[in-house]
Amino acid sequence: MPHPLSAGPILSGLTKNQALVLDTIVMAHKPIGAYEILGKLKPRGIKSPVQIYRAVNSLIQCGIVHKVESINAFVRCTHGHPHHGQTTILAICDGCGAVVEHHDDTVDRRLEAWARQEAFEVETVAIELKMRCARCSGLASLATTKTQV
Amino acid sequence: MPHPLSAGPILSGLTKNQALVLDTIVMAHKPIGAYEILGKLKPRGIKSPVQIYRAVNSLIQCGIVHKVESINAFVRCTHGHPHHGQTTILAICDGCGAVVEHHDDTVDRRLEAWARQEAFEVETVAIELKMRCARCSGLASLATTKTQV
DNA sequence: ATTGGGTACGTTATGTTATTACGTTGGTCA
DNA sequence: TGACCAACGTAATAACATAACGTACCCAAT
Ligand SMILES: [Zn+2]
Ligand SMILES: [Zn+2]
Ligand SMILES: [Zn+2]
Ligand SMILES: [Zn+2]
Repeated sequence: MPHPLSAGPILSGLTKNQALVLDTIVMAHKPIGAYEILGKLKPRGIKSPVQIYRAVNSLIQCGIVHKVESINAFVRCTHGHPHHGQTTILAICDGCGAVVEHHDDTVDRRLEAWARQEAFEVETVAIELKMRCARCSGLASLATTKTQV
Repeated sequence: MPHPLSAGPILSGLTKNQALVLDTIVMAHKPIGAYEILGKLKPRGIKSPVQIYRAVNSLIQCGIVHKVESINAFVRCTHGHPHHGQTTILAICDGCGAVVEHHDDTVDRRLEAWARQEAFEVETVAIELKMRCARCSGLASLATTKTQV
């Protein structure tokens, strides 16, 4: 039988390791790498990378965590309910690590149309933007313009 | 002065290492990782990973090679002319590694609109799909249906 | 012709990310 | 009971990427 959680979005069904890892990801408030998670969980008894990878993979399967491929890190899904086949779009600020999650049906339809045309079956889609958030680009311009009062 | 190549898409301006690496990527006919490139080029005198990474980074700068973030590999750009700020969309077949490259102005506009709305500055965009190509999904169904004659 | 800056190069070492392999534990159910 | 299965623990290793150093070469300004 698959893990109870996979039957629904019930967080209480997580195993101990999964709960520890999810908690660490949530606490980070920005994408966090597997080895950084490991560092934070060593005091709590987690000893090896494979324990982290097993847990994040489960959480990703459940749809409550996303992997940010472009930086090899993991982030809590901020979408209220599970994605119904909607593609996740993530924007990550280089400056502060802030992440914004988004969905766009038009984009999804365009990609689906392309897939039909090319006759391939889509398995997963990753859309990731690297950006400067308003706050970080604001800080940068303050630093250059010097006096903005 | 930047390398002559960066002034235009003139392949003849590549350095020796860049040409070797590009050649290896082209010969692969699918995404190829840095260490696999290294393996193939050892007989030709390349000895270390950094030589590969330096070359692929130059080629990526020039826009003639793309990095496939989701599998840490590199692939030749199949777009005729250089991308004019257009986002590259890559679909990679799990089965055989085939890559299809695409662009979609509508998708680009939707992402730009979102960025404006959220007030962040886009730096780079990566759109990657994992898929089964027609051939590979065909083979899979043959294997399961047994007799398709 | 010298000098200085910029670009690529070579070499070594190291850091970071991810998986393989194998044995154990603890539930579920015929 | 015992077959099964998912999760777990542990150790080793594979795969990916960069840091830090000095050298070689081209070119333009002095
Ligand atoms: Zn999400
Ligand atoms: Zn920011
Ligand atoms: Zn391209
Ligand atoms: Zn295929």
